[in-house]
Order: sequence, then structure tokens, then C-alpha cells
Amino acid sequence: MLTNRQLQILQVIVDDFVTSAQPVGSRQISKKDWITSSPATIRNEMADLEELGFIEKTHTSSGRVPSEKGYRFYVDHLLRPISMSTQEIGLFQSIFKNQIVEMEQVIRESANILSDLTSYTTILLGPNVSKHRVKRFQIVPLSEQTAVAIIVTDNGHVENRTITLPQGFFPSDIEKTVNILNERLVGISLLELQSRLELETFYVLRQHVNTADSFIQSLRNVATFQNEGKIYFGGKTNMLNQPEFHDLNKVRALMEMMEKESQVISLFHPEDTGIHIRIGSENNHLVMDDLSVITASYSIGNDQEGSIAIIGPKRMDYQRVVSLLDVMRSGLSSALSNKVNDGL
Amino acid sequence: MLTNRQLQILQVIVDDFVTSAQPVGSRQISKKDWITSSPATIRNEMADLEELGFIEKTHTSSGRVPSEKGYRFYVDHLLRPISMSTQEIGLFQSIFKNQIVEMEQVIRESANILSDLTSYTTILLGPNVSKHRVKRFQIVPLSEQTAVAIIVTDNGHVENRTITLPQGFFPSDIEKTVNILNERLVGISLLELQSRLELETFYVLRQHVNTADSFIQSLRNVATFQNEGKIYFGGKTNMLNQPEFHDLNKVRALMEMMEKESQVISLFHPEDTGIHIRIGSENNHLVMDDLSVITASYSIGNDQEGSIAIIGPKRMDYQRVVSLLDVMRSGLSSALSNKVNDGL
DNA sequence: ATTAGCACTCTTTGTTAATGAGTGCTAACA
DNA sequence: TGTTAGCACTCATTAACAAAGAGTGCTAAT
Repeated sequence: MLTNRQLQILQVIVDDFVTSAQPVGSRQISKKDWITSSPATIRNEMADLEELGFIEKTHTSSGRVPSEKGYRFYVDHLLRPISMSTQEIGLFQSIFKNQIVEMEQVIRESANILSDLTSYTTILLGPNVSKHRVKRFQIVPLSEQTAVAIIVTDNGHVENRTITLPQGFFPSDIEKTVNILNERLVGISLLELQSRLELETFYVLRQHVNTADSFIQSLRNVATFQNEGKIYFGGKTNMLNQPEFHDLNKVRALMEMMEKESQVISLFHPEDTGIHIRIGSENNHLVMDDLSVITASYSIGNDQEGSIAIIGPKRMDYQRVVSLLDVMRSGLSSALSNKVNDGL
Repeated sequence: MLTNRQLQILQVIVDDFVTSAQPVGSRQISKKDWITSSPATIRNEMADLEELGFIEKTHTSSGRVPSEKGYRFYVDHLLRPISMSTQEIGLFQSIFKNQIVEMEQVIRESANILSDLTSYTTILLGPNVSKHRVKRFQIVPLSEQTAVAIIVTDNGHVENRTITLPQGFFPSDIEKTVNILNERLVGISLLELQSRLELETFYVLRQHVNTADSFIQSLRNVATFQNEGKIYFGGKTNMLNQPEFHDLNKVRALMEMMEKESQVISLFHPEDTGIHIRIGSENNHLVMDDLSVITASYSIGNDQEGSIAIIGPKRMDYQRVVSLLDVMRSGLSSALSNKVNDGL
């Protein structure tokens, strides 16, 4: 177990390094007025902390830098949530107050505000579409051969696909199809849509509609959705201001990573419910070895979920980000839930 | 007027500098086997070319680099379109052949292929929505107070907005409204929609529908569109491989620029019809001083237009890019026009 | 008109030395 | 026994300097 003094020293090392990005030495630590020991004593303690793996040297005679284990210990035991300035709280409320705007707009704004406030990069995962429920089907013919199929969900999301109509498919057939689909499928979630179609609806369709068979493949396409929510970014370029990104190769690697949807999504973990911190290599991604990700989930109504992630250097201001994220998460949840409730 | 030899030398300087990114010296030029003069002669010619403003030195005793005026002369007089390898042509066809995919998919693919082939950044401006014509209106109620308004256009594009319903607005009112809208507005372009609503439709609506007034503002919102097409990027990070972007500040400036929709759009010029080249400061944008933009427009059917831009360093392979862009432009035009025709 | 020759300029690279921040260890101290 | 002052040592950073190399402009010869 760490002594009280060791805890203090570790805390100073992390805090100082977070703000300065420079290795911190014994003299610097002893200058803090709540630290009473002399540099020499502190050096001894630091040697111990290093042996325990909490801090590291960048070279033989340099000051110390927190190790990954050190950060982990810090966030697990030394982190005290701080309260935000009223100015910041005001900023948040300004997004949520505005009732008129669309859900998408609120999410976009949130991402931007978070990245402005932290000067890190924000990734906001929109609510997973597959939990929305079908409110209405619609097929609008464009020509003899093509039409647009539209699904409206209970919270106002609209999905649409262009489909090909089989030859000899008449307006009356379209009408019949739409009726069947609406009768059978309204109220079920997009997630179940695919299987419901296969198991039941197609069968009915074949019975009532001419040339249904060649049409069914089109409908299959309609029912295929991305199974993750839409991705919104805020402050993509903020990271370039961080000193750890003076290295062009790192910049490139990170930028390329952010372009790839699947890799971005892999930063989120569906089992994370509250606020989670992943430090450096804990992200299991080479590019992220020098970065930390803090994720939080928000919920809309009862089950629809979205996530927020803030990506910053390992040397990131964990206290501040966690606090901000907590406010944002509850703000988003209640704002968006209200929107849904208004619509019930 | 430039002598034949000066033209040759200018051409070599541009061509060599484009591939090597290094200032080119007299010795290097004289080594080309179609250049017969000695380095000394070439030095004299280069002094003249410099006096005329076509080339520059990076320092007193360095080789020469094309000036902006030099590039301009090069693209205006020295550029010969080159034919593409069959391999490349095959790549293009592979996108367009696939008939099933959606228009959006084709555009996305095109942007990626172009940036892969050039290793520059591609920006593709989708067709301007405002020229689409209304095919069908639809209003789907979500609750007592909210509904989704949907506009389907003649080529399958779907626009939707969440709207608020006035109190005491019944399903029958919705039906009436939708009927009126469809009667009056089908066939007109989204561009005209706004004015048509104001001048004529709202009047009719007030006569037939209860509490239409408070509903009209919602409809106004529905009829407001972005007046430019959607933006697609390809190879956003390619630029980081260019040696001119070893400077972090330039990287940041460019990335920030690409995040701002309005600035991206300002790279395109609506009056440009064919292929246009803008070199460095010709773009009237500080960030773009070291970059060139080549734009091309493609058309869908008769009037709907979109644009392609390729952004590269001033030292970019103009010949190759122009050729590629020309193929892509006609390929896109015919592929997308076919899609529309299939739908008529 | 062309070119060989040469002095000169400027960048790039490597070497060396000085500076300074910080450590680890030893011995003195409370 | 825990703390601290003192000191030798390490390593990064910076500056100054020299050598090499690429390229130019000019002059004089062809």
C-alpha cells in the first residue's frame, strides 16, 4: 500500500505533467506549499514509486512521468470530481433549452461544445437506430421500374431506399403491399424487422400480391440497417494542438483511424453503462497507445442508447473531462427523452 | 515570346519538380537526353526565365522552382492530355458497371477511387437538391403534437423534417393538407417550392383547413433546404504524405478549412463548366496558397449539376489529374443520367 | 551564340563544447 | 530510523564551428 506522502507525490506528478507536458522533478514537487519534505526525500519516494511501476523516467537523469499504471491508479483512487463554473453550465443549458431544434442538431451542438470546452476531440454516437420502432411504411413509385421505400420510426427518424419494381407490378400491387406491411409491421423494432419479414410477412405477401417473389429481395435490402448509430465529431483538429502530436506520423495515423467507421466504433464498448476511462494501450489499438478515451452513455426514453467519447492525450485532464461528461450525459439524456415524450 | 529552348527548359523544371519536390538545377536539366545544351547555357536561359517571372530560387544559390506564373503558363500552354492505363480505366468502369447501387454509393466510391489514384484529396459535390422536382408529399403523425413531413423527389431523394402540429389538428386535417400539397406542388422544383407555397398554396390551405395558420410556419421550415449539394470527401489524409505538409501549422489550417462547409464550397465556382485549374493564390484563400484545385462539373440528365474537385500541392501532377478528372466526369455523368432515365 | 572554368553563396551535416536540469548515493543529522 | 545536505554523474539541449556539396553568376575562350 502506498503511504500518504507517496499518494501526494503521485498526485502532484500527474497534475503537473497534465498541465505542463514536461517531466516533473523532485525540486518542482517540493516547491508546492502543501509538500513539506525536501527534494532529497522526494527523490527517495520517487525511486520507490518507480520501482512500483507508477512513474517512469524518459532518460536516466530526467524528471518523472506517470506510467500507464500511474494514470490508472490516479483515476481509480485520486480523482475527485470538480464542480463546473457557472459559465460552463450556462453553455450547456443553452443547447438544451432551445426546444425547436431537431434531435440531430442537439447532438451536433453537444459534440462541438464538448470539444471546445475540453480542447480535445469528441465523438458522439447517435442512438442506435435498430431500437426504433416502425411507425409507418410507404412506397412512392418514381417510374415503371423504380420506387422509393420509406420507413418512418416512432421518434421521427426516416429511412429510405431506392428499390426496383418487378415488371407488371401495378399501382394496386404497391398499395396492397404497403397495406400488408403496415398491418403486420407497425410497432416492431427495426432490429426485429428483418426476421419478422422472413418468417411471416413474405409468406402473406406471396399469397396476396402478384410477382411478389422478385420484389422480396428489394424489401430485404430495405430492412438492412447499419447496426450502430450515426457518428458525429467535434473538434477533430483539436488534437493537433497537443504537444504529443508534433509527430506527423501520429497525426496521420489518428486521422486515418477517425476516417474508418468501424475503428471509431470499436472505441466504444456496449457493456459500458456509466462513465468509463480507457488509458493508452487499454484501448487495444496501436494508434491509441498515447491516447486516452473517456466514454459515457446517454439514454433516450427507456432503452435507446447513444454514447459520447472524448479522445485526448494520455496526459489529459481526467478530472475536468469526467465532470463535463457527466453533466453532458445527463443533460443529453433528459433533453432527448423530453423530445420523445413530447411525441407520445 | 519564349524561345523553343526556354519552353523545353520550363517544361523540364515543372515536370522534374513535380515528381521530386526538389529545386532543379542546370546540370540536372542538361542530363535529359533530349536537351542538347550545356549546363552553362541552361543557366543563362534560366536567368532569363527567372527575370520573366516563370521560375524562382529558394535561396541565392539553389536550383529553380516554378513560380505561380510558371505553373499557370505550364497548364495553359504545355499541358498535353495523356491517356490512362487500361488498368485504371478498368477501375473506373467497375464503379459504374454495378447497376444496383444507390446514387450516393456511386458518388462515394468515385471520390475514393479518385483520391487513391491521385494520392491527393478529392471533394465531390453532390447534385444540387434544389433542382429536383417534387414527386410526393407525405405527413406521418407521430403523436398528438408532432409529425414527420416527407418530400420525395423525382429521382428518389427523400427530405424530411419533424414538425409540430397545432392543437386540435385532426387526422382529417392532415389528410386534407397532404392532398392540397400534392395537388398543387407535385412537379415543381424544390427551388421554387418556397415561393410557390407563399404565393399560392398557403392561401388555399387557409380556406380549407382549420388552424392552418399556426401550421404554416412549420411548413415553411420544411421547404427550406441547403442550397448546395452534399459534400463527400475522399483521401482526406492523403495530403499528409506530401512533403509540403511537413509543417504542422499548414496541416492544421487545411484540416480546419475542410471542416467548414462554407469554405469548402467556396472552392467551387458555379460559373465553371468544364475543367478548371486554380493555382495557389488564385483560390483567394490564405490556406490554399500552396495548393492547387482542379475542378470539373458533371451533370445528371439535363440540368442537375454536381462538381468534383481535386486538391493537391501546387506541385501537383496536372496532366494526370486533368486526364483522370475528364474520364471521371463523363463516367459519372452518363452513369448517373442512366439511373435517372431508368426512372422515367 | 555557346561553353569551360572558377570564385562565391548557401544549405546540410557532423563535431565539439558548454550549460543545466535532474538523479542516485553517501554521509551527516535530529 | 527517517530526513536532508552535498556532490559526482548522466543525459538532453543548444550553440559555434568546420567541411562538404550543390548550384549559381560571371568571365574569358571557342
